[in-house]
Amino acid sequence: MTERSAQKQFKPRKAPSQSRAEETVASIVEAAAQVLESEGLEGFNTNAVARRAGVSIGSLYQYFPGKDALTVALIQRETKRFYDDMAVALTKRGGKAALEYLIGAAVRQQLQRPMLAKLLDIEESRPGLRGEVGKPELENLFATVIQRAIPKHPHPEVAAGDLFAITRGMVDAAGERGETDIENLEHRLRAAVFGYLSKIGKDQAISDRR
Amino acid sequence: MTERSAQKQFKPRKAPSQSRAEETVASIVEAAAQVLESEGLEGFNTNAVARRAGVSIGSLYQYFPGKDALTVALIQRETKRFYDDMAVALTKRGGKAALEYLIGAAVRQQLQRPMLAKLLDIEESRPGLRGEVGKPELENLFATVIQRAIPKHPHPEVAAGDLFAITRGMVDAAGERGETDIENLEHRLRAAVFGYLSKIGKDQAISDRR
Amino acid sequence: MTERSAQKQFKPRKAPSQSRAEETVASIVEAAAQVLESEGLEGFNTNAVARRAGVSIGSLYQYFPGKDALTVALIQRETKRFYDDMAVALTKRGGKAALEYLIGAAVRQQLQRPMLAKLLDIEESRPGLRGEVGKPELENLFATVIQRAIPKHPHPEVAAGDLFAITRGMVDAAGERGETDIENLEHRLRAAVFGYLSKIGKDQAISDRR
Amino acid sequence: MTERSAQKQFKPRKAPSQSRAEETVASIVEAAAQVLESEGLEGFNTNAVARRAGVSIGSLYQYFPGKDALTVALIQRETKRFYDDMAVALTKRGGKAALEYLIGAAVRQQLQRPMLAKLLDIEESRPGLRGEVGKPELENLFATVIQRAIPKHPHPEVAAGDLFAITRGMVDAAGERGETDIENLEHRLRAAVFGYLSKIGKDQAISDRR
DNA sequence: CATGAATGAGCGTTCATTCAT
DNA sequence: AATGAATGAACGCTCATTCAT
Repeated sequence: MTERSAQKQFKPRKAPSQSRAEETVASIVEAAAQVLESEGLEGFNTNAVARRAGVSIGSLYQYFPGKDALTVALIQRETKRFYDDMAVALTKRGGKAALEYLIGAAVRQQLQRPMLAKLLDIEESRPGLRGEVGKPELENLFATVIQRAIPKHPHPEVAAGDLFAITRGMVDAAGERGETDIENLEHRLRAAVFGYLSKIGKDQAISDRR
Repeated sequence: MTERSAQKQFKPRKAPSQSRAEETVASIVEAAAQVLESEGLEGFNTNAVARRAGVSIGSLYQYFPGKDALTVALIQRETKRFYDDMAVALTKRGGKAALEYLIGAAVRQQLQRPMLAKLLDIEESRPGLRGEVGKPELENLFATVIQRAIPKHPHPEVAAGDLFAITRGMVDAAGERGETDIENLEHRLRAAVFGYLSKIGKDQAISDRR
Repeated sequence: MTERSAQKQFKPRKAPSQSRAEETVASIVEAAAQVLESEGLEGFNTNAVARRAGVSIGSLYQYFPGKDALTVALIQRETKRFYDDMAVALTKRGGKAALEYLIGAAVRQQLQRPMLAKLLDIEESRPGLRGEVGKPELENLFATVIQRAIPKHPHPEVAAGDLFAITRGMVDAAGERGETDIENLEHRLRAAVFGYLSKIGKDQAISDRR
Repeated sequence: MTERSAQKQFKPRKAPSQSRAEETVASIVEAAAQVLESEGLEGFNTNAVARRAGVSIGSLYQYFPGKDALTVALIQRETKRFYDDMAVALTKRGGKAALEYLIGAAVRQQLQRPMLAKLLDIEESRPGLRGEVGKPELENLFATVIQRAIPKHPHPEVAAGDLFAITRGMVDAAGERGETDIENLEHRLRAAVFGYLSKIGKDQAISDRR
């Protein structure tokens, strides 16, 4: 049986109507982030999260139908930051400036909580969590940014995916190595991103001509 | 040292003296690869590996002192393929040809077993497994390749790390998306690698001149 | 310290805050005693204890961080009885009466649960459990009793240790043989204890005079 | 099911007719002693014994039908030493001299291999091993020694049991404490033994007259 | 006979989840 | 609602024992 029939929900159990409940939910999600950051995947369990949040395990299950729902909520919280960054980026004048802004944002976030981003990347790719997080929308938005930066790019959504992957790869590796020099990492990341775009632009143009 | 001193060993427990044993060891490692590929990290447990290998759980523990040792053995088996590829790459005439060969090799391997590579990347970075796998040596060797490709590059080892990260990022993402078009992926990866190198070369040169 | 630093705790995991929990803890310890008594060391495993206590294995581990902690708890429960007996003994007028009271108490306890005492003696001496039980304090208190009984005894703490050993030896052997005649055993034990003291007193005095 | 129906044998599987086999058996038993002494009950397993003996686990099972049989063999080997000591003791002129000789022998043996004696005592009392070792005969012989020392003693076999228990208790405790002063231990043991006998003799005589 | 690879029942322990209070 | 005691499936691992070579 690879497919469980009684599909667990990933949505929070209730739309918290009272602000108290909202606070509780937020504190649980933040606790999840802290546990993940400080204890790693190994120490990421519901009891630890509840303890860190200062609520009972029962309360945690009042708001989240299961561990995965909590994970999804955390992923979405972190994803939202990218959304926000993206929104800011889209206010920038030039496309290049927008991209540079995003690179800076990614680096800053990563170096703040090095483990968190990486572990969420891992969780994100768990089969069964796939599709529960709004990655596609994010990439679409990112594709828009790219289209502005390189208007004639033939496949902006592919480029968006690649640049995501490149950024994630470099930034996670930096976190793992314990890099702290933001300037330097940002510099290299710019090289990777704009280097990729410059090459892809030309080549793809050529390959399309075929 | 805050780690526990009486660490479990990661080395295989015994050098199998009978040929039957060698087969058993190999079949266990291969079973580990298959379980990881098909069931993911969640289903990667020693009982499942033993079952898939067609041996008893006791046999598994006769050759591996613990689950982590098995993981390390699998990582090393996969790492060896890179070593071999690297060795071939170093026979290539030009540095660029060497790099291109490696890119091709990475893509081919990845698309054969998409999950495996990614999950091993994850495991590799588990605290407690760190340092048990000869990543540094691999990167040093890779730095040599880069030095040949871009002789005047100021920090080949940094570039090696970044290119590793870029490749891993793109190739894992491709696996996750279920990409199967080797040509296309290879093409984009070349763009990323050579794009990065072209930009980094110049910028760093400039920044060094300061 | 050659012992592993990240030692399992032997202290109960949590102070049970609800009265239901207190009962559970007590029932687990009592179940441990029963299992040890009826199944011996061989059958003394956490699952059997949980089953006998009528609780799940999870509950057992909620209160005891490991099997050893449970063993220690049981040892301490039994040790406390000696403490209490000792306290009563110290209220007796004469030292000899105190000693006789203790002998009687030891015999009575032993013949109630013959195996338990013996098996706990064994566990008590397991390296790794050593020092987790307050044996020294017990012997100190006992030394006080002896000092009252034989004021001029030169090494009361040595005598205390010897009398402990003698009592334990005789009483365990009696349990093993299935003796049930309390009177008779008590009689022989008195002979051993007072016989030892009478001889030791004189000899040691002489050897000290040297 | 407390009684296993297919009763394991405790006798060595075959009377070793060739001297090579005899040596193998002896080396296995000695290895068992060494493992028990150095690793404790926890480390006492058949594989460890075979390894220490320098034979294969298969060979061990060729000569001993099971672990318990090995344990019994070791117990009997150690018991034989007492037999021999007893035989020597019986050549002594006076009964008191015989007893003193035995006390000395017990102390010397114990302090040579402190753990061994204690752990064997423990194993000896395992239900299922009971009666497989010739304890009664040993105590009968010992009773003879006592009868010589205290001719008018009313219950020499009871006294024999008690003195065994006393000696074992004191000597094991000494081993546990790491005592090394043979003289001192022997002195206290003599006090215990002769103290017990002096008191028991009189009291029992009186109680018998009733 | 000797070897040692192989077996698998069984143990200690964890942790997601439920539910009586 | 909130609590936290209770549950139990499932995992990592050991070791007595067997059996093909």
